[in-house]
Amino acid sequence: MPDQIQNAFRALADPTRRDIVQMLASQDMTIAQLTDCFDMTRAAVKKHLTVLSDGGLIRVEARGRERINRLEPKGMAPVLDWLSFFDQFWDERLRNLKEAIERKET
Amino acid sequence: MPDQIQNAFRALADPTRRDIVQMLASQDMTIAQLTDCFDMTRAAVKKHLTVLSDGGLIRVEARGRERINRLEPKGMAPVLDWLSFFDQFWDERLRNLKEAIERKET
DNA sequence: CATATTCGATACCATTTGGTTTCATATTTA
DNA sequence: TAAATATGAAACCAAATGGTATCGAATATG
Repeated sequence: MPDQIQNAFRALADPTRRDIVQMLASQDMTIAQLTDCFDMTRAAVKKHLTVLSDGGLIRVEARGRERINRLEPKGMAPVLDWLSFFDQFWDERLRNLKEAIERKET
Repeated sequence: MPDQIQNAFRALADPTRRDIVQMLASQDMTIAQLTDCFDMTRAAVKKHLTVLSDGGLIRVEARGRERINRLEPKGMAPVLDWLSFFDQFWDERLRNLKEAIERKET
């Protein structure tokens, strides 16, 4: 719970994890399914999923012996909040993004 | 120049570097000035500045023996571009939700 | 000129990170 | 029940990371 910003930024710092996020955006996937998409072992993918979960960017649901990994868009909020501190510098794309998520949350 | 997204995300992954970004948002600073704000050596701060520079988030201007570090807002563009894929994610979700509701109503 | 200031660069160190291998556990399925 | 499947977890490893200390170069300043 503490330092959610740090955990989220850290989760996004790895290219494999960003790829996982993109894949989960189009469909929920099990660990085995995700592993098929990468040139690494299931254990490595599992570690990435743990980091993503710590960052609040995904949530995992047990279904039988499988673990369904799905995106948790709300976890992106701390990142967007931090970035929004610089509205004066970055352009308005950020504001639009935030509004999109907040619309969904209500 | 390659992998600007990765360099930018990596630059933002460290709390000290995010603090530096916040400080530079309010005013340009030399390395010595920044060092005064942290409990670490100038060499450590300099390394962070190098990572931030690699990420395109700051630019450094030599002025005499000093190096003025200033924010480079354009460097945030790759990050915001990547994050904007959530827009599409939400649009899709909302579309699916809408379809589900319409199916129910008929 | 002599000295202090500001920075760059390197070597070095402990810890973290991203990966593997291996084995154990839980759940399907034949 | 036995075997196959899907995962968890731990030990281990090389490389990256974040830090230090130290030396040297460039620039102000007395």
